[in-house]
Amino acid sequence: MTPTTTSADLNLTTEKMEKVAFILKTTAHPTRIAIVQLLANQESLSVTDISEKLNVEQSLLSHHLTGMKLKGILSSHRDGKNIFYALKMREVVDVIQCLAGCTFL
Amino acid sequence: MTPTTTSADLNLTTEKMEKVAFILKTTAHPTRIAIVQLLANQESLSVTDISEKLNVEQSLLSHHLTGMKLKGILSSHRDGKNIFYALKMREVVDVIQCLAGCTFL
DNA sequence: TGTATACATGAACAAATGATCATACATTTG
DNA sequence: CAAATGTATGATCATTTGTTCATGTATACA
Repeated sequence: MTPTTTSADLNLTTEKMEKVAFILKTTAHPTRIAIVQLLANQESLSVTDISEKLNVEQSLLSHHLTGMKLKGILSSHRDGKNIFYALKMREVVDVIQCLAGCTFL
Repeated sequence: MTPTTTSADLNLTTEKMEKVAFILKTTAHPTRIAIVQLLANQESLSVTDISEKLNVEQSLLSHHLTGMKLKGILSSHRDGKNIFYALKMREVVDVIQCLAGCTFL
């Protein structure tokens, strides 16, 4: 019998909890949530694209992006002068969706 | 046509993103994730119960608990000498489940 | 009423995070 | 190769978060 993920009864190891916390922490910021949203729909975007769409200054955005990449949430590749970021860990979209669905928020 | 939540195409307002970030931040800590796990299965537990199960010192745990209550994730009621905490925002369970399901974590 | 038990609270401090600024690096184009 | 464009990086500072310790408060019980 495979351990089906029905509803409750979640039993995580300490290590797993730390990893989950790590990802949550990396996602827990309005700008970073906005980044995930953009990349949930756009496949890949350059830093300038994102900077313009979100109205966030280049340097600050870069810090967010490189951090998210480092932590495994995003990936990136260069094309000419531009660097394009894409969503690597698509699960974070569901996480955000889930909370965004809360009526009381 | 109601705005069905199919898969992608999430469009959150700035305010909503801030609220989501707020909840994520409040959840993003190993001890707090462990608390949510316990209360996902137990309906309600006293501070001492939780303290013993998680092996976290009383004062520190209290800070976590009151914070989570303040932010709407938990609720509490007194029964005699004990104060029992319960999960109020059950959505956070799904959020944790979702990430915990990632094979690469 | 005094004492023990169960929790909360506030001060204090270290560590992590977020933002800004200046500057460095890479690529294209003239 | 020089200048322009696009992005990264490192220093610095303010703010937030996590932890500890000491102490306060509420309830029960002798």
